[in-house]
Order: sequence, then structure tokens, then C-alpha cells
Amino acid sequence: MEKTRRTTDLAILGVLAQGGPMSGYDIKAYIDLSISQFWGESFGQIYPALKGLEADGLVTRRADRASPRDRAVYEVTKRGRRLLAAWLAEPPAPERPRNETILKTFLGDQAPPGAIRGHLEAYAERAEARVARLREQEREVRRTDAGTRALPFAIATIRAGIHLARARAAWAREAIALIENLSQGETSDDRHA
Amino acid sequence: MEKTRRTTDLAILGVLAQGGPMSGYDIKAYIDLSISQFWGESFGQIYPALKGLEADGLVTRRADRASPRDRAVYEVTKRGRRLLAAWLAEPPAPERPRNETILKTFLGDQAPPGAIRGHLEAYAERAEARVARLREQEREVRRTDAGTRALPFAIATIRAGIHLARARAAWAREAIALIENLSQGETSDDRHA
DNA sequence: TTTGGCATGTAATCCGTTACATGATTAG
DNA sequence: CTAATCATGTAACGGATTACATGCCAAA
Repeated sequence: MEKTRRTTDLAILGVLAQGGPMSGYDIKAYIDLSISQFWGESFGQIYPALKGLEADGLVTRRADRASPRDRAVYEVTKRGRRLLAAWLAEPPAPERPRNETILKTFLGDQAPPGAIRGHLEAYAERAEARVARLREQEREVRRTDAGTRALPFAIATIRAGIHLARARAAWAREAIALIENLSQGETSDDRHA
Repeated sequence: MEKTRRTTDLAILGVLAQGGPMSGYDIKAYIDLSISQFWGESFGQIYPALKGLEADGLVTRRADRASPRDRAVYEVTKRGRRLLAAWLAEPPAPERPRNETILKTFLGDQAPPGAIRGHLEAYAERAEARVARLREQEREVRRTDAGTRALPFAIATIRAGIHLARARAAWAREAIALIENLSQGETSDDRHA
């Protein structure tokens, strides 16, 4: 029986397996760049985690001679790869999101007039901006990663961001209308779903 | 300067303001029923939180005489309502989701063949089932809450669930295709956005 | 030369879930 | 009678963020 690892450990293992050997600092940058929308790790997690992973023989650590800096580079071991693969094969734990914007919307009746509308407006704008950015990123990644085996997965991740951001924007716009029109219904768009 | 409260406190205050006086047990049930998709609270949070809220004069506690059980009923005070309104007017803290399904998809290249596909299939099915359930719930709430001031906000919350679940389903289906077709591109649906 | 980025770590704190503990009431 | 539900709480634990602390290197 493998001891149960926290997800942080597996995420780090995954990044190392996917992106090749790198430092704790690099891992952070890699995550921030590629999946920050859906996953985050702080240094306060990464460095202790790397220690633990090394202690358990899942990664190896070596000093980076090439760099003029005091850099440690980590690499996944075979055991590490096996553990990662096994974890990836397990059904993902269900998310339990906590969305403050939606909570505040739900409680909108208790809010000062206009406040929720403002939140929703900002929410929609952020989501729309994100869609634009991600579309750009998709094009870029299709170019730069063309041919790599990881490409479809990288694209899938970006597409997730696009789909979800689009949904957020559409929802927020709809919610604004819904709240504006108060009780005179007919705002559902079930027909064209 | 108001001391900074954890979101749990405000959520409880909000539920009490919205749903009327109720017990800790009721608060849990109310949340589970109405916004469980976007917000959760456990008893381990609720009961201590209620104590704190009472100590600070944001809610009042009284024994429920009507019930044959040993029940405490909480009610928001004026100060509580003021604090709630002020919090609702503040811009919501940005969410930082951790989506294990998407993380695993991103790392798909490291997974045993077919594993990710299976996760995505299940993800899509769950999302589709949720859409169906929420549509039903929307119809129901429109009926039962018709005319109340909170109706548009309740509907908006359900609509959020529908939009997001729909996006998840669509994404998962698309991602399956994307991964299946591996490197032979042309899966983006940017045109009809 | 001083700012920003690279680089690594620890400690405090917060927050949340889970498990545990207890007991009454009600429906089957 | 007995299982489920109502009802309230505490304690242990785990996991994550933030702040703190330190220092070197490169570019402006």
C-alpha cells in the first residue's frame, strides 16, 4: 500500500515529468504559465514537498553546475513516474468550488442596490478578457508545441479555460438582465442549449 | 475599523438574513439545498462560527420553544445586516480553483493510455446530468418562489450552475476528440463563439 | 548603484474537513 | 424495536497562504 500523498506532491511530480528536470523556482513558473487557472502552488508548499519527494526516492536532486546561481535541479525517478501514472489513472477527486461572486449574487437581495450588478459587470469583463487572452495562447501553443505528444493535452487545458470563461461571461451578462428585469420572467435560454 | 471576518461568517449571516431565523443544522441544510454547487460549510465550521457571531452581537440566539427538540435558533441583528450589506458591496475575492480533472488532463501524456479519456467521459456525464437536474430545479423555483424579491437572485444562481455545467460537458466532449485525434489539428471552435 | 529577478527556505497563521462524542425524536 | 434524522458540539489533523528572512546576479 502506497502512502497517500497530497495532491501538491503529485502535481509537482507531474510538472517534473512533463517539463523535464527543473528547480523549485522553475516549477512555480511552469505552473503559473501553463495551468495557473486551474492549479496553483506556492513556494511555501513546493520546497518542503520537494524535500519529502526526494526523501522517498520519487525525485533526485542535483546542483546545477551550468548556472552561476545556487540552483538545485530535480528530476523524477522511475518510481516517481510509476506513482504519477497510477495517480493519473485514479478518478479525480470531485471539486468543491467556493465562488464568492456567485455566493454574493445568491444573497443579492441583502446587498445595497447596484452592488451585485457592478460585481457581475466586472466578472463578465474579466472573463471576456480571459477568453481573448486564451485564444491567443491557443494559437501560440499550437505553433510552438506542434508535433509534441503533449500538445493535445496542452490545448485541451487551454480549451477548458476558454469554455469556462465563456460560460462565466455569458452567465454574468444574463444574470445582470435577470436582476434588472426583476420579476418579469422570460430570461431562460433553455431553447438553444 | 471592522475586524476582518472569515467568509464563512458572512455566508452564515447571509443565509440567516435571506432564509430567516434558523438553527445551525438548518443553515447547513439550506446551503446544501440552494448553493451547494458554489459554496459549502461543515458543522465543524458552522457551530463555532455561530458562537463567534453571537459574541460579537451580529446574531442573537434563542431556544426554540415550538420544537420538541433541543434546538437553538439564530437571528441576524441590525449590526449583522449592516455588516453583511457592506461585505456584499465589496468586490468578491477572486477564486483560485483547483481542478484535479483538468490538472490530470494537462498531465495526460504521463498517464496510462485511455485513463484520461475515461475521466473526461465521466466528467461530461456528471456535468450533463447536472444540467438536467438544474433545469428541473429552475422550473421548480420559478414556480415556488414566484413573486419574491429573492427570486431573480435564486434563478441567477441556478443559471450559473447550468452555464458552467454545460461548459464543462462541452469541454470534456471536445477534449476527448482532441486527444483521440492526437496531432491532426482542426478542433477549435473559435468561429462560432 | 540600485532595482528587479533568481533562488531557497522556514514559521506563523488560517481555515477547513473529518472524526469523534453524545443524545433525543420520529417514522417504519 | 430500530434505523434514520434531528441536533449540537469539540478535537485532531491536514493543507495552503502569507510573511519573513536571506542572498546572489544581471541589467539599467
